[in-house]
Amino acid sequence: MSADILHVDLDAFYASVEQLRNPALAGKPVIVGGGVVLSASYEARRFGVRSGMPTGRARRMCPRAVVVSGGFGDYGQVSDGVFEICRRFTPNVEQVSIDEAFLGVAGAHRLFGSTGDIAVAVRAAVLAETGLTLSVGGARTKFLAKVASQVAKPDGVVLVDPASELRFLHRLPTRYLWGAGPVMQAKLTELGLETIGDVAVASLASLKNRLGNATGRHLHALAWNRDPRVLELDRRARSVGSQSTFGRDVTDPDTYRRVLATIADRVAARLRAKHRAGRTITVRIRFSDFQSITRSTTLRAPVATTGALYDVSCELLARGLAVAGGRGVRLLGISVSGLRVDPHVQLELPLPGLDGGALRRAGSPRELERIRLDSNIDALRDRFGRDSVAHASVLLDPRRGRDGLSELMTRNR
DNA sequence: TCTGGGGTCCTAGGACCC
DNA sequence: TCTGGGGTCCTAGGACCC
Repeated sequence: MSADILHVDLDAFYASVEQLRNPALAGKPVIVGGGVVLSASYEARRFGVRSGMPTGRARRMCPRAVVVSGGFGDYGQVSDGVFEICRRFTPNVEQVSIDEAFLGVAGAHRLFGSTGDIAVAVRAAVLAETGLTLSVGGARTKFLAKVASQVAKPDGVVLVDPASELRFLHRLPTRYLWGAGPVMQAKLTELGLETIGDVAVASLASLKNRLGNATGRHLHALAWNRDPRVLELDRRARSVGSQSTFGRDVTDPDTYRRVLATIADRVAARLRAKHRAGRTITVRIRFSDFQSITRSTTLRAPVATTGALYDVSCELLARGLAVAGGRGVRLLGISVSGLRVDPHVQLELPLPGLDGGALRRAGSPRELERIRLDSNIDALRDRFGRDSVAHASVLLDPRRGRDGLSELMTRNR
């Protein structure tokens, strides 16, 4: 087998996009983030800034950094453009996240040359057409291709020849083991294992004993570059969820319900947009001491309406709050899994009597959040058939506040 | 220093069925 | 009257990734 898998990974993606958009940021430390760092330019990383770090701490480490709040950019579109370029070289593209993908290039050699030629050509095309730099790793397995792209960062290429892959892999520290995070790293350290080579020669029994059966076996196999995973070209989401963190402790039931309604609506709308409905509903609660719990239930039939999701979530929330013990709530989330295709008609109805001015007059941003609820559903059913319309969308009149919400909820049932 | 939001996968125990 | 084992589904928690 030859090294026919490429892993392509955009360097400091969000930060790079911001630097491209605003040339004044080029060459400067840039941090994209809200509460935590989502992406840091390499100029900022030199000061120790890392993604996931609280933004406040990052600012202290790198006071000159420009902090941009993320989420407003067209990151998704930029990313789509990059992977479209990749598809010109091979149709076998498995997008893993917004900034990385695996490319299967076994069938592309006649047109585009060796794996190395393809890596170079992809990088050149992406740079020329988007201005973004990309690191590329090439190897025989997905795992090793991923490791190679991490070694290549930033802005490089590393190809691992099948004949020398263990020599390459075994000298690397264990933090390159994809799938072993902070908890596993600590356990590996306790076992005295510092490099991937150490893990490879460690006894399987001791790894299983310390890390658990599955994880022990998995990491041991990876250390020998045994990775049977193949490219998955048609991945479908297994769950859809949304969550929201409060900047403060919340103990007031009205706020819970309002936030839960907003989240339920967001999740339901995204389910409908994907033509999916789900049976298992999970509510996540994080308390003021950062403990997280979940409460879940599995319904007989899948749901995708705001109203149904909201009702179930309220019950689950109540069960979860039973263990609050006086603690405030810092986060609420809803996730829906057990997804299946939902064949119902999907419609977005126009705003009922609300123009932009009315929305502005409505005041607080919270009230402006869209609350989509079933309405006029009987009219839709007349038109499309009783069984083909399960949900539609309207916007809650924000001037009616919670009263309007509960009224529509009732009608929705 | 005080911790976002979107996900995936695994584990373990219990219920239930055959 | 007391008993087995396998399979599946559900719930809750946790590790991990970007």
